[in-house]
Amino acid sequence: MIVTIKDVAKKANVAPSTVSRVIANSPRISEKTKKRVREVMEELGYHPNFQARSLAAKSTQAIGVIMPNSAFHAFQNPFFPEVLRGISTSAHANKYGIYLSTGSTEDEIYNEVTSMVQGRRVDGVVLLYSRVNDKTMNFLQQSNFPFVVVGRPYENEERISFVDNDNIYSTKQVTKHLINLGHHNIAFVGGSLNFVVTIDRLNGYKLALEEANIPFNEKYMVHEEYIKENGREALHSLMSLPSPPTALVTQDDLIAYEMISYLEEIRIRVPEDISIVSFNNLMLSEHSKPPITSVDICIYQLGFEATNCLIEKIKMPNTLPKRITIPTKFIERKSCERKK
Amino acid sequence: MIVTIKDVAKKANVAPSTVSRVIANSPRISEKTKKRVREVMEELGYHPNFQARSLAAKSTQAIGVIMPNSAFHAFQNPFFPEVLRGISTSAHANKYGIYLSTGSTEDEIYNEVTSMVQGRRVDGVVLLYSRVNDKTMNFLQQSNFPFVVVGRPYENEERISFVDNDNIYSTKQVTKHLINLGHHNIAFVGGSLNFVVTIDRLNGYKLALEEANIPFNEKYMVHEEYIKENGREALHSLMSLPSPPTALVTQDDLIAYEMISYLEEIRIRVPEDISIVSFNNLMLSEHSKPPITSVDICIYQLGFEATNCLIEKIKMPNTLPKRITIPTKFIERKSCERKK
DNA sequence: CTGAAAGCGCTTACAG
DNA sequence: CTGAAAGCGCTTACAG
Repeated sequence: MIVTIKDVAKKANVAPSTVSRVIANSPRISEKTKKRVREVMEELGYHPNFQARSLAAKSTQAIGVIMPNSAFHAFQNPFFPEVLRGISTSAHANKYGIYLSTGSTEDEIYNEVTSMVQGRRVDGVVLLYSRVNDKTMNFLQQSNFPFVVVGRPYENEERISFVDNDNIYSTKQVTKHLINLGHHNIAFVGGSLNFVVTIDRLNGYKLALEEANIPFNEKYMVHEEYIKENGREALHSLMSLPSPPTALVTQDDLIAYEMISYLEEIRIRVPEDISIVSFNNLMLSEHSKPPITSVDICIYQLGFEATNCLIEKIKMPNTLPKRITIPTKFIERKSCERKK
Repeated sequence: MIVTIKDVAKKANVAPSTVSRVIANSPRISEKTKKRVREVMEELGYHPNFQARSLAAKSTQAIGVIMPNSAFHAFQNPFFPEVLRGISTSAHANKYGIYLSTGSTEDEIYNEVTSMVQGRRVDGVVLLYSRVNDKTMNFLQQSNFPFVVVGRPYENEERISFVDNDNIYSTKQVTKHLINLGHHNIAFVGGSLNFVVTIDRLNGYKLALEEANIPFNEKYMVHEEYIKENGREALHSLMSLPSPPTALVTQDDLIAYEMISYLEEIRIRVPEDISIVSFNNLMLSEHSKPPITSVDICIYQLGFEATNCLIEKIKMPNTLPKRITIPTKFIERKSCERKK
């Protein structure tokens, strides 16, 4: 019932190997033969079997995409579909399929990745996050399997290909923007220090403070874990500090959005009473009240470039690791104001 | 370099077939042998090769997930990651992997699906949308390949397994809610009639009007295509009608959200001047101003049940088609008010 | 330019 | 309870 290369071969009066070469469009086969074989393939409704091809050719034509566990990027965060859109554009242009791994704990992710890699389900992997001491990343590196990271690796930066924004620089700029508006009490909201992106942004934030001779205040750091549990509470205690912040740098528009709604509850107005800058430039930031000033990190590009880079690496395993930096765009809207 | 079943067999002093049976945990192998073989597998770092297994066993242990083209569900819509979370929970519990198809046009989707199915990349497919006369769905049905639809099929309902909400009923309820608040001029915003979900919701909306003896007004229908192009324009002309609506039923919280922001621009207040009910109950509806009254369609459940159903079908191909209806929850917030 | 043959790493009747 | 053998549907040196 299933049409194989043999059926095509028989009908076209050639050897199976010839059919195989026609599929691969080998230049060693005459156009005449190609034409005949292709006609028969059409006629018989032949479709190559991926498993068989993979097994024989030792290539799966699929890439694995590893999502961070849901605890991190809340699953309702549009970052994910957007980065995936970039990934799939590149993958399809190169005729690769996408195999998705969505473990919900670190261990689950690790197991999925090892089985994916060692079971040869994919030819390469794009890791959609970078965390401190991540055993999944270590595994990929040690097994010398083609992979690329969206984000900056915590260790061995020079030996791993990755695609990232310059998070230190852009957070520094954003913080400076607030400082230039006269703010001194600036809080940093929403990062788990397990993720390199948080570390980088925090460092950018600190650098800006330093340059302006503003001392760094531990109390002005609100951790993501805490927000997830009880964002309202987290914000309220931040605003009850003896000298509450007059500006916020938040890691993500979704968090900024949530914060704005809690601030409103306690009659603190944005931007009149407190300014906010954020990251990601999601669609909602434009329609939010007030519209959120945000750093566009070009999510689509991150995914697209990462995949291009991975596929290049799959095709030429000896390519040297490289770092691709995607520029950010500062989108000024209405959530910041000069300090009164 | 790659450890195969043969290496394990040799080292454990058994036949490759025995190793294979140990992997499958066949009851016909003695515990003693299993133990020894497993030890050797561990020692050698053996991992079964998926392609080889698939080829021999004619099962891939992967399901294909077909996204709607991006034009429809805007890619920033959290519907997608949420449904995927449900899918992956079920898939992983059953030890299936997820193969993602994300074509950007109907034809691309169709090609990806045919190649996925005929090339045996997956054992079954979950289709994340249902449109009128969809050739992808027709193909799946005709090729008698296991698949399940999230949404209601346009044709052959009795022959296709699908998981859906009762969209007619829930839209009727929601519209009635507005009618009970005294609204007569109710607009329906944001659906392409190519999608069955829109057809159903529109019918629910019409049913409610009918029961209340309110004539249906074509002018009160705003099409999705139009919104995508220029949502602001679309809304403005709706509100410039001789008798503008005093209430809106929108297809999606994201659209509702956008509409609220345009309404504000022209000084129309929600809910004082116009009431809005919407669907999906995204996270943002809670923090929106005003918080949006929305129908929770249980996106996660839709994905989860669909995948369970598909896997059941893969395992027992003769299971009869079934329809699973996921109940909706009406979440009342602050976007509706009694007509003045 | 084309073919015969071996092999990719598994599974699964069949036989004992 | 275990093994020998055939086969899944391809690719790819090798030979001509």
